[in-house]
Amino acid sequence: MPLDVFATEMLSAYGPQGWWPLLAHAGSNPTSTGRLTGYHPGDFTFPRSKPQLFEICCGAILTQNTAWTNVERALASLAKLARLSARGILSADDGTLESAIRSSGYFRAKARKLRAFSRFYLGLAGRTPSREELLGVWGVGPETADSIRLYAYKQPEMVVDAYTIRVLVRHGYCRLPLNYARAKRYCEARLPRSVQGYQEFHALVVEHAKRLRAARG
DNA sequence: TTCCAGGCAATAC
DNA sequence: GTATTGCATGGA
Repeated sequence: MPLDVFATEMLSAYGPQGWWPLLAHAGSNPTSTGRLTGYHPGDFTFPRSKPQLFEICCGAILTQNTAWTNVERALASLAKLARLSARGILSADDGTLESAIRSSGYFRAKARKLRAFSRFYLGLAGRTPSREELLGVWGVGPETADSIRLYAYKQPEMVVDAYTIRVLVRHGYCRLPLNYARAKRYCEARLPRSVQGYQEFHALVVEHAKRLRAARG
């Protein structure tokens, strides 16, 4: 079936995914009990503030090759230390920053990446960065740049990840070897150019791939 | 215990 | 351009 139909079917099967997850924010999950449940299905109004925008950027870096549950802990730890901001990260000493994000893995490299991004972010002075600018930041590759563009800055930028590649190949849309640029072009050429559509598609692909894996064991 | 998770940079061809 | 390796935690 065409890719846009596949997207519609995933939406029917799994429902809206509510990406990008954010730490508990005012008015959300009032009955939440301890676990961080920052998804907001069907609500595309986030981020609603600069701190939330910056949190998404940090999450995009921290989740590189890492399970989101480990990232949640790191973000919550940074927030608790009042370090989940560009100035907070840049003014923290190495030990503080590294121990705060320890749970997200590769913590020394990621601490360096958060600092590099924070410097870049302050230099933007609120402006939306281009994809090329983001790719010029140490520690920001194609997926991280696109995630930041799509979810933090709401630019119509398709995000591809390991799951997307697997799903496109498994369902016969593409053949290996399938690199990032080709997968991105393939999807963008077949889906309506829309921020909400791109956000939902990427999140649904991840959900779909996780279910496939679970079903296979 | 092994395998994997919402990558990226450095290096070597 | 493609292939390989180091980076590191926590859950299944």
